Amino acid sequence: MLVEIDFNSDEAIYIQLRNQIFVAIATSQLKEGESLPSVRALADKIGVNMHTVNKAYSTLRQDGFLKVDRRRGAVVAVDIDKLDSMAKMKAYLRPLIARGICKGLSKEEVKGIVDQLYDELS
Amino acid sequence: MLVEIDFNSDEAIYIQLRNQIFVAIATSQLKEGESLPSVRALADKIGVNMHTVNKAYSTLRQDGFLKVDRRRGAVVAVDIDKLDSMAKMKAYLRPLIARGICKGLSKEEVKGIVDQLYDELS
DNA sequence: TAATTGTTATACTTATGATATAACAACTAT
DNA sequence: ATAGTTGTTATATCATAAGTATAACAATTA
Repeated sequence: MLVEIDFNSDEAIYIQLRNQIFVAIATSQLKEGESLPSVRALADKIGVNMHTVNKAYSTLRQDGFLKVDRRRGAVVAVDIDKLDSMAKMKAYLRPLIARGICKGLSKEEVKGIVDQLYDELS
Repeated sequence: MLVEIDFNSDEAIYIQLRNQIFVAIATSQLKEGESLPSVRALADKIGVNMHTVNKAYSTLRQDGFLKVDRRRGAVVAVDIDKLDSMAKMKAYLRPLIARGICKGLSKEEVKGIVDQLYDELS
């Protein structure tokens, strides 16, 4: 699992890290039941503080992407709640779609991008 | 144009304001060429500081949604750059789609939500 | 026993969001 | 001409969040 942090980004490090773990799980680079690097190991690898990685792991656990097994560390364990996931997706998407409509993007163009991303990410 | 700010939200006030202006423009509650309330008037209306509204207006101007006419104040003027808008949409969408894939959302389900939002917002 | 796991606690620095005045040039209305 | 309003800029202050730095804990592993 490769990690690339942009320290000049306006996005928080733990958010960048979380997003890349999203991608890794989606693309099966990280598979269900697989262990993630320890917070200390990953922090050392990407050159940030342990707590920054721990924050990413904690939010991922809280949002149902990881579980902590005392003997195996942080393990990929995706909790599926379709209705909740659909509701969250819609809430996250609303301002983005509104922005796109303002900029003249058609429904078909946006759905084309969704197609592209599904191809790239699964 | 109605504005609703949630002061307990984790989203910054100027971001909430910006998102609602996105929606207002998309739904033609705010039409091309139409003037927005002055920063002071809107700040007073929703009970926040002038600079908070100014920050929302500034980012909207910088992102090509408003222009400033000295005699008419902030005016809706959407700058259309299809390629740039598509690229930004894709960049914003990537982590969301990755998250959705992890949670088992199908391509069709996500595109269904896009359809719903286009119906609601245009 | 020694080392590693996630986690928690405390403390510090830095960056950002929000507020508070104040002022400026450009424009509008009286 | 005067007074008021426009977006904008400049400072300053406060609160919160992000990130760093040590340290410690119970549970597990080698």
